[in-house]
Amino acid sequence: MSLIDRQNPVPLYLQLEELIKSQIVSGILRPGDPLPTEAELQARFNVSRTTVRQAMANLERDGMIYRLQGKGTFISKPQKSQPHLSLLSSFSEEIRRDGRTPGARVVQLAEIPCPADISGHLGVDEGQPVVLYERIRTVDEKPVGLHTVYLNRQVLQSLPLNRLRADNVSLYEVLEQECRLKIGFADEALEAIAADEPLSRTLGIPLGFPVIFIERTTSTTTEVPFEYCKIYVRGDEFRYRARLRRNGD
Amino acid sequence: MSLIDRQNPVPLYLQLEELIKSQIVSGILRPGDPLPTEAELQARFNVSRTTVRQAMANLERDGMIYRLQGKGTFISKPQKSQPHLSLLSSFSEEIRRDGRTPGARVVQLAEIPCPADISGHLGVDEGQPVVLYERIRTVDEKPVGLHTVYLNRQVLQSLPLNRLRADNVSLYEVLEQECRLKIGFADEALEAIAADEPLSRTLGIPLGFPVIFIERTTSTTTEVPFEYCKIYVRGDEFRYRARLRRNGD
DNA sequence: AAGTGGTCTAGACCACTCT
DNA sequence: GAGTGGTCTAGACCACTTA
Repeated sequence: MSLIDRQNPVPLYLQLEELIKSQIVSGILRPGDPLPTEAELQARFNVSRTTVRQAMANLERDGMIYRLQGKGTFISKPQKSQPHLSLLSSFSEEIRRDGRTPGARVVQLAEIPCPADISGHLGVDEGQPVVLYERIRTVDEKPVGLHTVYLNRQVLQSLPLNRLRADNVSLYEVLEQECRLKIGFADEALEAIAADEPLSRTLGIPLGFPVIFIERTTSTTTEVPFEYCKIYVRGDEFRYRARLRRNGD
Repeated sequence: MSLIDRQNPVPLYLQLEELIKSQIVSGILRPGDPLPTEAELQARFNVSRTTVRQAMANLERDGMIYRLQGKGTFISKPQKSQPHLSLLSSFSEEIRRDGRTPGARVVQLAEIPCPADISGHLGVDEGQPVVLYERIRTVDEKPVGLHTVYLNRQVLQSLPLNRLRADNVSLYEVLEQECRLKIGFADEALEAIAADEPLSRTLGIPLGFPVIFIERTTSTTTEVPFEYCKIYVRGDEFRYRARLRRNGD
């Protein structure tokens, strides 16, 4: 039986969360099964009810469990698609989930003066330095999308540009691990458009072919925008999945 | 100064939440402003710290505030688009937010035997009764989309079909208020496709025109699917907005 | 009546930020 | 060192479900 380690600097409620998550993933706990009651968890791990409930609240928020007053706590069904949302996953993570091989070919990487139409999105004055990072995204070697990223150079002074020059690098991994950036949230707007001439050439599709266009602005937990991004993807090569939740406490 | 009412059956933490939300909406508290400290809120409303923190946790989860250890709690910037996600709003709520007028014209409303390709989505055996509800959605009187909804009749036995027959009815309002249904979450998959012949005729767009296609399965809090829905919308008349959050406790 | 989760209290100590 | 939010405890009472 796994236990909780009080010497471990990881908070007790998080240890409990991870323990239960691992039991769900490994199949020890199956969808629909009742979780031990809060009283049992308290006794078993020798923690307070508050700690148990904090872990439960997080698991519920993440859609791993649901709770019914008077009845108990139960394991949720796994989501068919991991939520694209509330997870803020990157393109690569997305494609891998489908069992395909993502890739990226760097087209441009340069420090440029901030263009007028980008300035507002990043909160950077026109002409101030930003990083332009353009990549063709591939799935199983076939080009399917075009990503144009603008990075706020003021926020990302420590960003090692050379690390991005190689193909198949995950931008978010570099930002979180090497720049210690705390990614908070992203605002996205998505629409369907018809491919124009340059896009049809880049992606090898006919003129007028349906393409998904996503605009994204990503910010830190302190609400400082650091990335503005335009994404074009072949309509037939991309499904945008989401799990929406009804608000309520 | 607004206070908290202990006679009110609404939980204290929820009253506190609503109070702060209303101050944000009304502009008394502005983005970037610090909230009173937890100790101050405790004293001012004469509640325990747990209660204050539960309210804060919910406000943070909803993106209204952010907290920085050692510094304080601050008001977030309002989201340009209310989150389509994590809110699970309906088409009507969506369009109204853009300041336009949503509408719906009922094309079909009938109880039918469950078709084979719907059975799996709703967890209803083939041939068992489901409600088919098809509507043309309009914005400022112009047709922009086609919604085809299948409702699980077993779960919604109390559903008054006649209430749906009128144009411009909000399905979710009827379900929540009249059937007392507890809506939990929806799984959506979205893609861009080219309009085929019947669709181009219904929506008055050229053949091959980019169209957004959304498949949605909606479930109760207890994970019982009650709605499966196919949505086609003109690509140029619909922007899908989302705020994605990075996971973390 | 017994058992479940939901709300709430009064207190404690810790980690982090600022001065 | 003083002040902030983060973690944790041990208790209490309530609302709801089930038997």
